[in-house]
Parts: sequence; C-alpha cells; structure tokens
Amino acid sequence: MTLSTAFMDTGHDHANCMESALDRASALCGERGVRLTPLRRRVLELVWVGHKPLGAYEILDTLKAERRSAAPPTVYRALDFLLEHGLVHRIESLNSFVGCPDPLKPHGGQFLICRSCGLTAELNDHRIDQAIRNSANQAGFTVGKPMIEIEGLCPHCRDAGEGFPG
Amino acid sequence: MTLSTAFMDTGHDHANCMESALDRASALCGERGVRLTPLRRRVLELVWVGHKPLGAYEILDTLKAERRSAAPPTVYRALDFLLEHGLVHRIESLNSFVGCPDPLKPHGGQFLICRSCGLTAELNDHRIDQAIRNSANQAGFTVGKPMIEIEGLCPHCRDAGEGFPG
DNA sequence: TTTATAATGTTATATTGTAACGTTTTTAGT
DNA sequence: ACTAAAAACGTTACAATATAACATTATAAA
Repeated sequence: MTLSTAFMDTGHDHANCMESALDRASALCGERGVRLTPLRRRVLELVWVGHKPLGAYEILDTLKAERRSAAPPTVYRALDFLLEHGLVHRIESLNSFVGCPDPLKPHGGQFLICRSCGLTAELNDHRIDQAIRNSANQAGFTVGKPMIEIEGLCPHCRDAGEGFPG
Repeated sequence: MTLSTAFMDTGHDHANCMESALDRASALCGERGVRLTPLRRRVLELVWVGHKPLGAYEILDTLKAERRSAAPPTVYRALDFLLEHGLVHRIESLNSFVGCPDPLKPHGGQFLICRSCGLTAELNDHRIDQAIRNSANQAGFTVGKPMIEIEGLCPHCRDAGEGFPG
C-alpha cells in the first residue's frame, strides 16, 4: 500500500511539501512539453496551500487580489489543465480541488476526508483497486476511473473527541 | 457479494422493478412512522423511472407539468427525505439521484456508472468495504461513509463497441 | 517576421442548491 | 370535535458552482 500524503505528523514541513510538489509539476510539464504558465503555477500553489480541498471560488477570491482580471474561467481553465495532467484531483463530494502528491503514475483517486477538520489524504492502495476491479468484472463492467471518497475522522480529530457530539 | 441492481437483462421487467421499489418504500416508512406523502412518493417514482441517475432539475421539470407549485425546494426537500431514509442515493460525480434497491440495510454507495448509456448499478461488495476499512485504519482514519463511484462501460455498451471511439 | 496556435481576458449566462418566511395539513392531547 | 404543536408544503429570493462565446494577447513554428 502507498499512503502518499497521510495525515500529517505535527512535524510536517509544509513549506517543503509544497515546494517539492511545485518542482515535480514543473518537471512533469517540461517532460510533456506543456506550459506551466505563471497563472497555472499560481493556482497550483494555492491548491497546495494546505491539504484541505479548496473550492474554485475560494481560489478565485485569492487570485482576484492579485490579478484584477481574474474571473471564473481563469480559475476553471487553470484547474482543467492541472486536472488533465494529474497535478490536482477533484473531490466530487466537496466540489473542491486538492493537490496530487504523485502526478506521475496516473490513478483514480482514493481519498480520506476528515469531516471535522477537512484535511484530506490520498491513498493508493492497489488492494482496494483490485477489490473494485474484481467486483466490477463479475458484473461484466469495464472499469474506467474509480472514484473513492471516504468521509470520516482523521486521527487527530478522533483523538480530540470530535466524533460524537452527543 | 451482492449485486442489487445489476446491468439489466434484456428481459428486465422494469414496471415490476419500480413497483416493488415503491412498495418497499411504503413499508419502510410505515415501520419507521414517517410519511411517504404523495409528493415524496411521486419524486421517488420519477427517480425510479429508469436506472439512470436523474438531476434535481430534471425531476422538477416533470413535476412542474403536474403541480404548478413545484419549485426547487419542492424537489430538494423530497430528495432530502428520501436520502435520509436510504430510499435514494446521491451520485456525487453527476449531481444526480438514483433509487436504492435495498434501503433496509444502511450502506454507503458502491456504483457502477456507464459513461456511454448512463445506466447505473449498485454494488454492495463487502470485500471492497473491507479493503477500504483496512487501508483507512492503517492510516488511523475512522471510516464514516465510504463513497465509491466507478465510471466505465456496462456490458451492453462494451459489446456494442462504445469503448474506444478512436 | 509572419502565421498559426495556445493562453488569457471579458461578458454573460447556465446549472445546482439554500435561506427565509408564510400557509396548509396532519398529528396529539384534551 | 377542538385546539395546540409539529410537520409538510408554497413562494420568493438568492447563493454557489460551472460554462459558453467571442475578443485579445502571448508564444511558438515556419
């Protein structure tokens, strides 16, 4: 199993985490001959500000403070590019976007989403993938892109007793 | 494994399928002491018109032809009720709703969604669920509601060569 | 340097979902 | 049956998310 971005230790060095994500993105775009323009790079940076999925309009609000020309298509086009190259994932259940820690190998997303703090970690467990493929194949179904979004409680919030407010 | 509503045989008797879904809903509401009002029942009926997820505004369009008072809250309130009682599921990746063939045992959704014809089948494979729980627990994550939406090709569309339009 | 392509700007609008408050219907207690 | 409370529904307005269409600017290729 691969747990690309687990729920972070207290000592998580996020500045470094984010910087290396941007470096990987830059390298990947270079190899593919596509352009990580300043705008696209900035949007990716904003998505990586935290490990909490960000809505397009949240990104837009920040962008507008920097470029007066920013409008919905500005953000959505940048996100489309980033999605296309696996640099971000869309979290369907939140209409939000989160950085992908491992854009090289293409993969459907497996996400653990904390309902209390919003932190989201990406799994990449081939056993889950296998179980899904087995089951789908039995039904005669050809699997394209599996989407897995698991709502629950991250270790910190569980320990802080955020689970059962009753 | 349970494949509650597989991709239907050519001989699928949908009238009966839908009727029995409504009967189950009626019974379930009776047992729980909640009211399957005519409006709620009608919305459930519309969702069950096919095995293809329906958007709230598609439902609304049909409803409006029958009740001139129908408005977005009309539909969303009915859907909220139906969701609360497990009678329908929300398909996050489509912003749409689909009938649940087995509302009695509560479960997160596992869906096979055909990208070509839109038909959607609900799985309930505890091996998938197990794989997810194992993986999440290893990360210290407490699983709440897992959501699995698998885009791909149903048997019929695969056989009809809908897969690779290139 | 000219042409073609890609990226971005700009305006308008489509789609999906809620808030807030009023009215009607149903239920429960008497 | 009568009344109070609760539940369901009506109605208006609007919030949040996303895209269409076309103009302009920047970049790459010839």
